Amino acid sequence: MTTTHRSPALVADNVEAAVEALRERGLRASAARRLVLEALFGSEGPVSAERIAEGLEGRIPRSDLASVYRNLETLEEVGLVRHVHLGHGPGLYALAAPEHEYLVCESCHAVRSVAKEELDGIRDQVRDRFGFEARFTHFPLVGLCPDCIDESREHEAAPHAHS
Amino acid sequence: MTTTHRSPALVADNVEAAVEALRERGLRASAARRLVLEALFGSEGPVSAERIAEGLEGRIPRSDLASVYRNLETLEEVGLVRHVHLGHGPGLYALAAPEHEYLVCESCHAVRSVAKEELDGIRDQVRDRFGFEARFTHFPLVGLCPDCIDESREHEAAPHAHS
DNA sequence: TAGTTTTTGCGAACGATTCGCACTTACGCT
DNA sequence: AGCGTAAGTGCGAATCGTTCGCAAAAACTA
Repeated sequence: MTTTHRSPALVADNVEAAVEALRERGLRASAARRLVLEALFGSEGPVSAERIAEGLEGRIPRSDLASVYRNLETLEEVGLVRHVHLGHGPGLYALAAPEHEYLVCESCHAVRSVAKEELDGIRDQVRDRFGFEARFTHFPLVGLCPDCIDESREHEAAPHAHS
Repeated sequence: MTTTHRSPALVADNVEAAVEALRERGLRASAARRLVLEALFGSEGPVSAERIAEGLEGRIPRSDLASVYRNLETLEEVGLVRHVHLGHGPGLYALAAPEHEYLVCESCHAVRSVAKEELDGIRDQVRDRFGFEARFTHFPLVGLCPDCIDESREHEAAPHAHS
């Protein structure tokens, strides 16, 4: 997860299509590589490298953690995969797709994933005020979710934040 | 930096005032504790625990890293200190103050710190659209800074992103 | 000043990730 | 089908940021 060129997203419909894309750039279709692709196709929502290596709770064969990381990295270079940092905890990986962006609750850690356009209004405002082009794909927009706002209103003065 | 109650910010003007606040809650004013306070008073901008332990490049005596972490944690519980996660790299600590919020550039990692109110417009819009109460104090607002936008416009198709 | 309780400082452990390296394997070529 | 070679694997060890356990050393208290 170190410095890599972020290539344009490359959307594949299934493992074979992804493998094809790999072949086109001279990359090989090893068993380990297919496994991480299967893992990603087999789970909606971002997954950790560890969960992939452990075979998604038995749904696919387990594999070596270091190789999983390496493969996620190369898949990301190719543009087939993206990762997010949702607060603390390990980075999470998902297939590149019509871009999602993320909101996460600082208190209960709930993750809400929204289509890019839903955040365009906010992006515009950030651009106007600061000249920044905001992105919530790699690091999410963090705050308190509606539930946790309510909850902290109720037992006022007994808040619940996690660092 | 694990789960802690986030107490209301407590602003102290100098080390002695901070020590006084500690005493009021039955905490002791050890040498190590004073050192981290001095480190924080002695540097503008957030610092890493490591830099504190190393004595801010010789400006103050070095101290034990684990103790620095422990003290930062208790100071944070008291409300004298806050920490931020500016992308990758270690967490950074600063004295609690009229709250800053942070914007960081995903590409060049520049950090811009802005007064809370400057983000209120954005916060309002996030609240309206998603019911979230956005906070950019603990995790920043991430995007591309103006410079990096320009730069990627210039050598179009030779971007420079860091994961 | 002695007693109790916090804190320290050390080293070891931890979780997430990366690296080194000998070994295997996928693909290109005959 | 068989072979050579570069790409990829799997293992273990290393790294970075952070936390933990514990005995020894301060701080406040009576």
